[in-house]
Amino acid sequence: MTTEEQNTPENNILNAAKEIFQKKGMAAARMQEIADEAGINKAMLHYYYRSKELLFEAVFKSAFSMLAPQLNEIMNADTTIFEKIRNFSSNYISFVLKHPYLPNFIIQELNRNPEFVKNLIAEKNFPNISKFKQQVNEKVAEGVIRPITAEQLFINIMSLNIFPFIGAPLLKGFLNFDDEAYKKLMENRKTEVSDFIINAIKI
Amino acid sequence: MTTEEQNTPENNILNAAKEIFQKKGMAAARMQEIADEAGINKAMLHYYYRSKELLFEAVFKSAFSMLAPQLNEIMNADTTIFEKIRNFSSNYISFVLKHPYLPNFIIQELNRNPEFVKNLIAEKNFPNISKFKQQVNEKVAEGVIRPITAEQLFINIMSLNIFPFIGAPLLKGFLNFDDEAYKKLMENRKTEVSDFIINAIKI
DNA sequence: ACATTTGTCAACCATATGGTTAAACTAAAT
DNA sequence: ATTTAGTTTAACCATATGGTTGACAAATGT
Repeated sequence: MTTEEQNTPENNILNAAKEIFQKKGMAAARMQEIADEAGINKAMLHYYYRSKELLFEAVFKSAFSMLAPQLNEIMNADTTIFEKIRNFSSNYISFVLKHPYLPNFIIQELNRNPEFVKNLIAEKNFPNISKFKQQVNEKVAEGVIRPITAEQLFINIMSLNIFPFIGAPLLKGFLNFDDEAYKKLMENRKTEVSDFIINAIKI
Repeated sequence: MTTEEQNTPENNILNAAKEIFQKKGMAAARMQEIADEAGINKAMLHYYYRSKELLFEAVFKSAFSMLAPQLNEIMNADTTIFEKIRNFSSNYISFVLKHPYLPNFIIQELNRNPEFVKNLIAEKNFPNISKFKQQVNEKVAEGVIRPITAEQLFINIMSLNIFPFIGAPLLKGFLNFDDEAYKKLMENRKTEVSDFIINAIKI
């Protein structure tokens, strides 16, 4: 494997903390529970990551860095907007089906602590959408796609891909779907979402 | 006013609890803080609502019942699908601009406790989308709109309207928008969203 | 072989927190 | 005026929780 997933105590703790923090959120997570999950003494958590706050930050940044680069890569790739929309929808949905707690975790904690986003922006690899913006504006000017601002289109792409996971419990209720049926629906969305978006903008 | 917003201690407590619970979530909210917000002694909370859990449930149901009937009304109205999409987008966005913590609160707590949705389904006024489903199927059969399942369309409508609020901190970061600019963007979405959806499905 | 650093743990600590209690206050009912 | 029921409060309680400590073991260096 290229990314070294080493078996250090730090990593062991981080994985356990991810599990618990992502399921329960910062406030409801318990240090003891994380220690149990990692199979170590509670004091070890403080030995390796001083405080709950710092452990949380490590988890959050690690989680964010799993998602952000994907977005960045796709948005800055040398492909048409249509391909970008198709790639992102397909990749993102595949990825989140494997990590179902991730988007909700990030969104949730960012709402709890909105200033934290400034922290993330400073990091390298923070998604930059300027190329995407330029492309959208060009295509609108050329009359290839309907008039829409790049920002609105971007929000639409994100919404259609992310919300179905975050709002899953609610949507399952509204649609009266069980987990199995809902998962199939998500599989279909890998292509349905991009078709929908492209139909909306293509002239 | 038609809806009696009485000044009873119960209501006073409920409003204070809404404020705190919606901002911080169940786990991070403190009973003392709610008491302070309501300007009363902490024991009063337990006098009127036995426990934190029960107070939380009262807040949650009250919050949910502010949103659900709107959806229900619009979806079951005697209007075309296009009108439903326009009405919902416009009404929902207007409403949430006034109650910015609501959607995140509901989504968040439903994720924390997915079985709770069963509780809600039992309540009267739980949104029923059968009429909407039937309409979509008809229009697809008539060739008025592109082939799409009612479920996927429903998810898309919900996603495009709700996510921009829940994901606001993240989206503000990506777009590099301040609160003011973002709010204007949301105002524009009252019509942009429905145009987008209708373009996507209309043949 | 010895000393030093690093890692691990059980026990402990201070504080925060949800919840209780018993007494006091209020206002209507008798 | 006295009783009664409902309301409000300060003080208190038990427990949970993040964090610390001091002893001890395992590496690591010399």
